[in-house]
Amino acid sequence: MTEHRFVDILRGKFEVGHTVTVEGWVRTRRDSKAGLSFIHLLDGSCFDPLQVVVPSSLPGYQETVLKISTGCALRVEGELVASQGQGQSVELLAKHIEVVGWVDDPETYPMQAKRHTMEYLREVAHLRPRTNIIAAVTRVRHCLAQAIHRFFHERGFLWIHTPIITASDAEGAGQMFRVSTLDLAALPRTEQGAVDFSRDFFGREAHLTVSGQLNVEAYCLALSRVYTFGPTFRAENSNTRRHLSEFWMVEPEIAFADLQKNVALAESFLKYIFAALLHERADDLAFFRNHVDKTCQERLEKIVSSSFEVIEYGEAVERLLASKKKFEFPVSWGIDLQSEHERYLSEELIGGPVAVINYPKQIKAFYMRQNEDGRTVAAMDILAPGIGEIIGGSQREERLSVLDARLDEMKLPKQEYWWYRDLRRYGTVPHAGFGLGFERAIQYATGIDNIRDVIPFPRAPRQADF
RNA sequence: UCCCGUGUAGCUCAGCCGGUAGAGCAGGUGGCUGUUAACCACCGGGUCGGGGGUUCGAGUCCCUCCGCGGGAGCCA
Repeated sequence: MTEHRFVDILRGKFEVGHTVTVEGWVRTRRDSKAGLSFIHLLDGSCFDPLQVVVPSSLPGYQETVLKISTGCALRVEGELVASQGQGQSVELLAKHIEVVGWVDDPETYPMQAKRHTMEYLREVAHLRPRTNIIAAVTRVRHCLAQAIHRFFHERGFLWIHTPIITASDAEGAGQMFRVSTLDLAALPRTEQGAVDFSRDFFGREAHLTVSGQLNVEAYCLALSRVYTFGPTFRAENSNTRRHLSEFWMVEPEIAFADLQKNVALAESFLKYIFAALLHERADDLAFFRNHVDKTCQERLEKIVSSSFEVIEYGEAVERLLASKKKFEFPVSWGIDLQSEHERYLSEELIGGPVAVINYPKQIKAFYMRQNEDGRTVAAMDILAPGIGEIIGGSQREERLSVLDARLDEMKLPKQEYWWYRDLRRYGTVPHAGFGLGFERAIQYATGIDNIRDVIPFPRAPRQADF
């Protein structure tokens, strides 16, 4: 592994005249019979390639250099020189080239130095990180992940590794994947003929988690400021550009806090991570701005620079009605806002990010705190121009009697929630939190249409080949 | 899961009213050039997603299955 990374070379960390050794993969080779070959090499450390100039006088030029094709892995030792051409300030004048890995058959190498469709790239997910777009997404993803951890760490939040496997099937957020070691061809049965899960690995039914929230609440009510950031699973047969079967979610939870503090946290959180991205990945964002979505950068700048408005759900409904705008789904108090409503609110009526709070309780989850009016809960959705809902959260119901009444009302099995209810019996406090779909945040930041292109190896119905 | 669309060369696509296939890029060879997705010429490359049907004849029409994409629902 070389210490001479392209990001450092191209930023001028090493002076012209220095001898460096670089390692990377070939994007293109162009030959000049005037006695030169140009090789664009990528090492992933930044968006731009390093141009390697190979004089035909280099030993092995005919037999080796002229056979180098897109995708070959090279180690090149040479001298940094000022570029005589356009497009780069420095380039590497090769003194020695070693082909570390050849491409078997250049004609059928799946990654050509040209534009591919995103659909095709998904079929070669093991090679697509060699493209500009997926490499850029990967760096953006990393940058945002680091910024998320940094944001919370700087504010004294503890990262809680909530379990991936959950014994509860009552989290109520969609279809779950079953975790089992039972022999599917010979399932143990109870006397009544049902599958006998007491003989399964955990002695009961188990699934992959659909949310870390319930578990993280337990840690919140001891350590005050906590968050989860990890994979989450949904077995819904939904085939859209916004859904994955396996995705990552960020879920902070704060104790001694109400909905207002939750909104404030969400606002500073989004501003922090997007500011970090604007600052650290200007090269990749420029690519997305120029080739994917003209508006993605200004969207981020808008979030960072504008203060979030907060409006009541009831007021949002009234303003939507007063707008006289024709929606596909008509608006009335009690409906869940559709994506078209959310976007109209933030884009037209507010003209910026907005937190809509206090939704009707019948369209929200059981754990959300009931308001004094008896018909709304302390929920919040952060709506952003260009995408709609980017964050959803709530103040949690901390009063056991109210929580129990809600569980009964929604016909949920109270005994399944015994430990969650315990938290309300032993030193309960007002607390709140929210969830951010990590991939959706990346989509928002990059303008990439399909969520399958912002995660390294997407899992979706009938899609787990890699 | 439902609705719509789509599947032709390694990739991106064209292929009319049914008459057994074409371009650009990629690859090979040669030419040319401090080149930037280089350019020019030539060459090789296809079981037209699978199965069935109609027809003298199907890439083309019909049925069916599969894959993929978009939308809806569900949601993050």
